[in-house]
Amino acid sequence: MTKKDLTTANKIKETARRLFTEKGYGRITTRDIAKEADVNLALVNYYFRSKDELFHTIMFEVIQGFMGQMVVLMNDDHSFEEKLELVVSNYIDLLSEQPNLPIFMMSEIRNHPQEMAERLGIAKMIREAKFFKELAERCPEGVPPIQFFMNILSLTVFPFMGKPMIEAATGMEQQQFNMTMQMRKKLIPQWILGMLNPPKQ
Amino acid sequence: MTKKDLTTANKIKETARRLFTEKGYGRITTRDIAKEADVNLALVNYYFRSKDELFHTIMFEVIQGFMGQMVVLMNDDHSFEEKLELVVSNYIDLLSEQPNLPIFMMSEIRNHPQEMAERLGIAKMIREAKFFKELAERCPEGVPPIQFFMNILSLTVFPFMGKPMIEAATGMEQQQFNMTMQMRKKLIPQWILGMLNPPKQ
DNA sequence: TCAATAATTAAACATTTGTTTAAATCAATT
DNA sequence: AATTGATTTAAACAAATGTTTAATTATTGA
Repeated sequence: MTKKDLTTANKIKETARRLFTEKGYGRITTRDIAKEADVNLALVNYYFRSKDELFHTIMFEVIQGFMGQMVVLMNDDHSFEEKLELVVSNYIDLLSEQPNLPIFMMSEIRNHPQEMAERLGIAKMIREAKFFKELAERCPEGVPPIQFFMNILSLTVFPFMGKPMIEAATGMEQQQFNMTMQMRKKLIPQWILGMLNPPKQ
Repeated sequence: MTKKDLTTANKIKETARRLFTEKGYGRITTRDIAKEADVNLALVNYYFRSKDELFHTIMFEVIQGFMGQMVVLMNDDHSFEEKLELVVSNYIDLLSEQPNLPIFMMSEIRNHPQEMAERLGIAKMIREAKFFKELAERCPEGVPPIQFFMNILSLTVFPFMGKPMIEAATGMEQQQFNMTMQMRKKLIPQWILGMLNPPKQ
């Protein structure tokens, strides 16, 4: 049940998603995809007109999925603190399974500004989400809410992007890294709340 | 004085560095490099044996530069608080000029584990730096220092990686983004110190 | 069952791309 | 000035790559 729908088209798309997110558009060939998906080369073009279109389809779905989840969580009916924990916990779980997602999104989005522009609708939905407004109300004077939104994303997402580096630098194993990230589910919300209520000096 | 040494070899290397960091290895061709550097195609192979070797040379220098700077700053003779400000401020300035560096490093390092292994020496030097030891001493019980080191890097580096997304999501302009990052030079050290001295509850 | 549509295959095509070659030009030395 | 070596150039080559074609097989619906 990990991957439903084993139609040929889906086999190609899921394989391509994995390969593209692992190595990026430029390092993956249509033959790589066909071979890894165990289908005939021509089927890639048969089901998706071109490598480019296949890539765009995948990028669209990945961004849609990532951002869409965020919007849902940020409009949840729980308290601010609970939503904070929810967002952090949800993305740590998601990225523990798909650690390549952020680098893929960031690096390929840069090459496709127009796709990003189309996603602006979702971006707007994020800014208008309940969580974002509650965050704005709690900001210390003089510090705009975007700073704290950056912080939540930074603390949650960056470690996965820097994972190969961090593992090499610290001698961590895969499992130890995952435990470190699990620990952050509780720590990050605490840290963020601490930032929002800075000690008076 | 921006780019010294306008020998042909250097023109090629600097152009390649820019293009590789912008688009990644797979999306850049030797012809792109030659054309942009305004030199004959064959000169790329004449001065650097192959596209691969050129890339490795550049990746080596980039990682060396990035990590090396960190080691120097983290062994500085100032107080812990000052070193913290120094590291953050230094990297915000560096990345403001070269915002593509982190994605390049992260995405390409993943494809070259052996290069990373060779850099392990530097990683060790980071762990053994004065700053890291002082950080360890200040950690609250039960939270390993790597968590806070992750935080410093996350809060400093991630916004540059997510820049295209953040700009799109917030409608920020280039200049506004830079100002936001400048503001973080003071904020991040405060936030980190706050994390190290959590409010008792 | 049989026609029609969809799916699959092997092969080929046209570019692109990394690399090499061999000749030409330039610079320095004798 | 002549020679030597380094540098540059245009052209070509071979392999890789995205895509298409035409034939074959499988599936569906009447």
